[in-house]
Amino acid sequence: MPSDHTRSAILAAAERLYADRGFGDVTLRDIVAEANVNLAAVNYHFGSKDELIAELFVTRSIATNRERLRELKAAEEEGGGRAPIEVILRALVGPTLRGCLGPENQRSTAARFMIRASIESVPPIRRIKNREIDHLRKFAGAMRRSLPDRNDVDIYWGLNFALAMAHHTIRESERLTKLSEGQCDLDDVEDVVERVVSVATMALTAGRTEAKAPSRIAAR
Amino acid sequence: MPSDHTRSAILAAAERLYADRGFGDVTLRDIVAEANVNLAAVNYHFGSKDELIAELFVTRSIATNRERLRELKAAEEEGGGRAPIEVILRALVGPTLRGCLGPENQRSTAARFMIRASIESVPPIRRIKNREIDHLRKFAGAMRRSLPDRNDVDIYWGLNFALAMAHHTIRESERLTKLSEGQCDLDDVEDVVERVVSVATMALTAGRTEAKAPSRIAAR
DNA sequence: TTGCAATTCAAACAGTTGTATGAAACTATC
DNA sequence: GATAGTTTCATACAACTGTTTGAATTGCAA
Repeated sequence: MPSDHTRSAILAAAERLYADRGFGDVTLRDIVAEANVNLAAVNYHFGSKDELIAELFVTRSIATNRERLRELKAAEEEGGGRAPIEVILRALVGPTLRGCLGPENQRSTAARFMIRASIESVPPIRRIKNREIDHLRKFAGAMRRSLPDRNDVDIYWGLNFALAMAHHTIRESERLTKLSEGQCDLDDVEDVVERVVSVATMALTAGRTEAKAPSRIAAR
Repeated sequence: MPSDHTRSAILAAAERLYADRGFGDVTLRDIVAEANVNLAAVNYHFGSKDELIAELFVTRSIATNRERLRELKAAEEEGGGRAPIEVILRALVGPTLRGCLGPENQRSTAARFMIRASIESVPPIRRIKNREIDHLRKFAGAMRRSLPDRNDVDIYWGLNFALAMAHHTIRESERLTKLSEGQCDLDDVEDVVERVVSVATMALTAGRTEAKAPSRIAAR
């Protein structure tokens, strides 16, 4: 066993620095200084800077996705293949929100890193995110089973809006806090989860699905 | 009148290149080549690269904000100081969505630039976005007048979710198209606006506001 | 201990970046 | 048409970037 000391020191230092200062102004030299290793070690162990970033992001997002699917599977098994839509949505947005929100001073490095990744979206990360569609399809399938009356388009829009609310709230949590002068409590993660889930549920269940286009009121 | 030829050629070329290839890999040399002007012209006319980007973004976002406020003001005047919540939300998300969505081949350079700005979020742009809170406060105020029974926290969350759905749909429009295999029609902008507005309206009007915390079902 | 592979290291490389300079060209005013 | 102010230009600068190199060191197996 090759001890792995250098490799994991680089990973830890890189995640910490990226989390604190963003991808934009952290260089390999910053990372190796923080990790107390030689500059060439990054290319030796990871091949390139981008592959280092990719490995960091893949590790974390695999963990999140696994947790999502675990919750989803448990819910569907309990319901005999059909889970309530709220529970599906909670499985979709819960792990992400729990991973990224919560009291700032006790946010893990991993969480702060994932927030950065959500805000800055550098090329290696974007490439990985593009491969996440298969994962989302599983949720679309579960939602379709849960709401067999709904047409696919509504399902996809509901899924899109659920992710929108979760990710935007993470990305712009500071702004929401400032806008509301602290009245919106972003530290109460379970409250945030329930807010997102309840709105997404309404989006998916309100009205009948017959009329494909929603009531179109002329905007001007 | 100093003709302004060089200055506006730089602005046009920069906006086009940033729109097409993103901020990440467009250099000043690319821009001056596209604009057929000298390299030093950028620093002469704008001071620095960041100030050039800032000017581009400020111009576009001032235009959007003006349109938003125009719609909001018209609605409130018509309603005697109190506009229906749907109309307020339409004024909030309509201009942005109309500016950034629609048939890809007829999207303006400005629209594609704003999509980039929404995705990549470079420092000079982030600085400007942080100053937009005052603008959002005006909408929060209008929403409060429209829904006097709602408490502030719910208003802010509704505002947050409305922006979330609009911006996320813009940012991830490609992914939604791919996920839905083209079934979700992102080119029908007014349909998108109505979907966002109707969900946001539900978020803001459903249930009573008495119970500060929504029904909390244990997630696990 | 010897030998061999894996790892670490200092140093340099090659390229790019935004910015600064100072002279040249232009423009408009008197 | 001389002058003053603005704008353009070629060029250089200085700094920083990720990556590579080849020698030194380490750790382990024979």
